[in-house]
Amino acid sequence: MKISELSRRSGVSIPTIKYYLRDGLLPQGQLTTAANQADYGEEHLRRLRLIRTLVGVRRLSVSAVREILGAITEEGDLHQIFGIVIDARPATKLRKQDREETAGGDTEGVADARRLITEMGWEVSPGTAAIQTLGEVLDALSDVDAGIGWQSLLPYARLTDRISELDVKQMNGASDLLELAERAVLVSVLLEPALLALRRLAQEDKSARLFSGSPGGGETA
Amino acid sequence: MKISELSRRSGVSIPTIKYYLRDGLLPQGQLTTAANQADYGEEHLRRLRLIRTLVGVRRLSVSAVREILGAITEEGDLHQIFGIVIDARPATKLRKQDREETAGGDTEGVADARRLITEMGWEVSPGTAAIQTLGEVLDALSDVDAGIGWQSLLPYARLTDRISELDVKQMNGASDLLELAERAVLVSVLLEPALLALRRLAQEDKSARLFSGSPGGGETA
DNA sequence: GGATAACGGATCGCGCTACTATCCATTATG
DNA sequence: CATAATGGATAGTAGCGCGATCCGTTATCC
Repeated sequence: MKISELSRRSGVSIPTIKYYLRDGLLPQGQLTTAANQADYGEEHLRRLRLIRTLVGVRRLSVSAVREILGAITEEGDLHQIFGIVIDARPATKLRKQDREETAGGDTEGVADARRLITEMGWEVSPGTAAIQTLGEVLDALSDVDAGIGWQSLLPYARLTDRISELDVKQMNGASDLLELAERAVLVSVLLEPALLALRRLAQEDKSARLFSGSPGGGETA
Repeated sequence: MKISELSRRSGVSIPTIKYYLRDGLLPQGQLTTAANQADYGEEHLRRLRLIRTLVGVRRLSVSAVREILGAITEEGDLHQIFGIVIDARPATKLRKQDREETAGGDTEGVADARRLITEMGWEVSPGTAAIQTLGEVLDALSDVDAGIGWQSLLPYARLTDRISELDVKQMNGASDLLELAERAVLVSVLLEPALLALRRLAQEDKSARLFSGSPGGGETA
């Protein structure tokens, strides 16, 4: 398959494909006889769709995607792949707010996050970015004095625990390991916006039943 | 309070505060005697923290934040505020992939999303962005042939329904309506990354129990 | 009351990211 | 053999979230 066909079948423009090739997101095609003709396979097409999903649906930066893809192809251990995928955070460069840290180098929120993890009995690697994220949220909640501490999140944690059980159920039926890895990435990553969307829909439903004074109110650009 | 104090107490730089003032995120301070001295109150501080949360923790664009803040201050109906907050989507300018639409102007995924909503008995406004988001995810899932359709999301939907019940429980104890609105925004918005983080932690836990070949594997830069 | 520093207001510019456009020599294609 | 596509490289673009600087005015401190 030539690059033009790859572009047509994937819906990604040729310059963008070239960009991904340059940046190492997409492996080089097999160079044929001459230096200006390369051959791309179905694997490239799958990979390209995966990239577009990670960048487009979730908001991963190109560099984060590169890490994930590297993990998929190089590491054999699915748990490690998971770790990298889970660790990836959306692209941003916001300097973090000044915040005093406790002795261990953690903010108070991070410490609370660890308490929550202990309480749930979860076994996670202590450096996971998710802990930092959770800690940031707890810090922010404490800042705004919302009266929501880590204990308030325990019911949430129990529900997310059940969600993760659903997640691993979705990961059956893959033939080879590479496919399984890709599938794991998709389930973990692609369902994130779906979960948020579902929560918002459920919130809107609950909110309509509770707060709505004017029952119409359904036009948003 | 002068702008320097506002900057110190909020941790936001003066140029950034000025930028927010210019862009209408932050109401102007009360101009005092002269034209070069304005007075900011606690309300500005609270507002500033809210902005930083929306921009920093969730990834809302400045314009999206402006809409939300406008809704908070102008609309009285909490459900409408919720609608706007829920409708807000992270900043991006990715052109959407070419995708054939069915007759109604929806993609197949959006149609499936509506089926799911009907099945759940949720009452939501038909134009909510969350439906589009859900539809995109379903489209993407169908693209990669993951074998995950809208029926597979029903268990997730039931769990998110319970999550949203928790959400509304968190929204008690606010005195005035403005505070209630801000609180609602915070609960809805700030708990999003928390939920994702919790899911990732739970996934890592489940993944470790299922897939891990090498039990160490806990170092991530 | 005079120097100094901070203020509000405005304009310009920067750094980053994810691309897009253009050019080139080479080579498949009709 | 002419045309168009290809791989490869280099530059340019757009938008966003600020930061830097300048300006004239005014509080502040001695």
